[in-house]
Amino acid sequence: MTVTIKDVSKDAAVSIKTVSRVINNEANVAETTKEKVLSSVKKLGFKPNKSAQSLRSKKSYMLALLYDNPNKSYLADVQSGIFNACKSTGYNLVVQECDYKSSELKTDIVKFVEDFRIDGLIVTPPLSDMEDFLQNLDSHEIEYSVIAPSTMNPESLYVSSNDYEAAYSLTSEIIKHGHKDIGFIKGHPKHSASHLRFNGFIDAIKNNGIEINEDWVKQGNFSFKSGFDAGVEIFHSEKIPTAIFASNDSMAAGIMKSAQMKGLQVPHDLSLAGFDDSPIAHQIWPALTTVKQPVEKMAAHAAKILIAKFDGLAEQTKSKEFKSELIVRESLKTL
Amino acid sequence: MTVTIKDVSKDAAVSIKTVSRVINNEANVAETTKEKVLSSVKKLGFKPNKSAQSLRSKKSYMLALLYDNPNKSYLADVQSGIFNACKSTGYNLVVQECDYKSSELKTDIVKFVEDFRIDGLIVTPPLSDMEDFLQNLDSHEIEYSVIAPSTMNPESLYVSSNDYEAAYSLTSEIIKHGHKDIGFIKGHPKHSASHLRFNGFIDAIKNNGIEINEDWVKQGNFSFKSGFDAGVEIFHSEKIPTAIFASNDSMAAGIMKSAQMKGLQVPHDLSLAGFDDSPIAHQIWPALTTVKQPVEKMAAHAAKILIAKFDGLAEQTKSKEFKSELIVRESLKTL
DNA sequence: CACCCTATTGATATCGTTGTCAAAGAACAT
DNA sequence: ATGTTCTTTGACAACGATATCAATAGGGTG
Repeated sequence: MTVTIKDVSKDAAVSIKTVSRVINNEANVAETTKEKVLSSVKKLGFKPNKSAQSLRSKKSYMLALLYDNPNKSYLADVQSGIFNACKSTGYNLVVQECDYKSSELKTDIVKFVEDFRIDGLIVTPPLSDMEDFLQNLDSHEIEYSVIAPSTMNPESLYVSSNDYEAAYSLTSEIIKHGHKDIGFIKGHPKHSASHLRFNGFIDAIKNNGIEINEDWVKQGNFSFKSGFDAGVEIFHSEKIPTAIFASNDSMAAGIMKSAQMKGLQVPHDLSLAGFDDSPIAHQIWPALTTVKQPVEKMAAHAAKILIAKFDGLAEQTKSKEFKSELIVRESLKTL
Repeated sequence: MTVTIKDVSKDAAVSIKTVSRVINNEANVAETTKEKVLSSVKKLGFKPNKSAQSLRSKKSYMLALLYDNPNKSYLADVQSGIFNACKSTGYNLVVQECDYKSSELKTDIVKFVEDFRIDGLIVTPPLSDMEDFLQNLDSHEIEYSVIAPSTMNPESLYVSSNDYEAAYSLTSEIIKHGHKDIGFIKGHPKHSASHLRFNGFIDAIKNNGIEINEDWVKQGNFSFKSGFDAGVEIFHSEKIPTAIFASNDSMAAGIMKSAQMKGLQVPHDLSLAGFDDSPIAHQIWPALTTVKQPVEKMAAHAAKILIAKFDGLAEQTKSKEFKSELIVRESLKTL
């Protein structure tokens, strides 16, 4: 038998409503009553029935994670972060895979939210870069929190990371190692992170008085294959760079593969740097110099501020920028 | 305004209960009535309120995925499979990370299921290997479906793969390439898959009249590091094998790193094979020869049979073994 | 002491479904 | 024509919480 509020109210000799007040932390309950109720709750092991709460209060206590990201380790980290933030808040997490290229994406998601009465969404790249998608959520009054948005609207809930600064300092690090001939592989053009990373790179290059060789700057899309292809092209050139900075680790791994196939040893013949510190970064040899974003913490914060907003805790509902960490490993050689 | 059953019943000029019958596909509704109701449902865009259904019928329409697996790509694949199976069934997916070593695991999970009124669990390795954990679920009458169980109880719901046969045929493939000096890295001793893979290896070796060199058989735990460590040990030996079969790709990648650090070229000096076809298998160079399990399909089936059981579809509630596929890539050299 | 104000509490309606059970009508056998 | 069974339908209660609003008690004020 499951324990209901009614059982608790009998045990504590108060009304049902008073029990409800206590478990919802409402104001204006006498301290003694509160204690009485709480001890009964504990004694009977009472847990509010989510369906009933949800039905009456029109809240589902469910957050949904929206994703369309081929990077499985990123997804797992995001999920894990949200999971931890949800713990002991009464909210839980539903995951929703989607296709960012689908023409029905907007209506599908609105339908999904309405069908399941989802309280709020957590939006990850590349969906977080789609302004019209987010605007559509706004116009349907759907609450959401964005991870890595392209524009940081102070009204909205988001978490971001300092991609520009991180790319700038990683580039500076490469330069400090004595490199002047540096290639760059851009990320997916639809991700705002791609541009931030590229801009950080360019500015560091310029501020150090170094010339860019356009032949060494290739467009990728964050996939291993795009890195590989970019590598093949670069190594076809007459002169090859001494170092390449790829906008993420998968592409750096692709570069490494194409280098090895060409007989080039990393870091002896070519230095390499990636971004993200995904598992692959230390599962290849030599391990990649890269930038680690606190993905789990970012995701946790995204969930936390969303929940705080639902609970009316304005002071905790603060968007935030997280700092990345430079991780120097063997793939970078000092010239 | 959301549309309720009441609105539909008015529109179709029938009772609320009749609408309920139609949307739940109950028997004994006249065909004409049914059509009338369905057209009203469509016209008004009615969607049953999950919370109300759940409250009244004591079902939550939620499945939970239980995992404690460091393999992020495996998790993502499982999740994606379940997700697809849930689509258009009215069920949705909640993910629950847990710690298989925790002493409170059993009670925590029972509590979780009761708190959220979860209808059923999908259990993944290594939890699926914990007999006492599964028995505890049984004794609490919690429904579940197991991916890769250690014992295949015909009463229970599970999906398995032919790990033994796959390891046998991968080993045969290595032998066909001319190798006789073959090492093996075992997986985590608590995973039943580890033993199946090892047994498949051993039997193929024996049936081909080859001797096992115990120095080349190392205990790993599926992690990159354990593969790396095993490699370091093996390459310390006086004589090294010409090929190594690692029980998963991460460990094979670890071996490869240790080989490269020792100056050994794969596959020139050492052939290598993994298992799982995880992303890393083709993100390193040379790409790994490995075995691909249809993880997504398996997970989808696990969800499907669980849902079929809830819906009383006995004929669709069938446990199943899935076949793996051998993928031969560059890491295997013909002697 | 009468008055008002605030803090605390409870009775009852309500959320949107499904479950129970009885009633009405159709079909068939006697 | 009558009784029996089966199909179809609907009225109403119930699930377990929260919302509304009224009732009561205690405290301060003039």
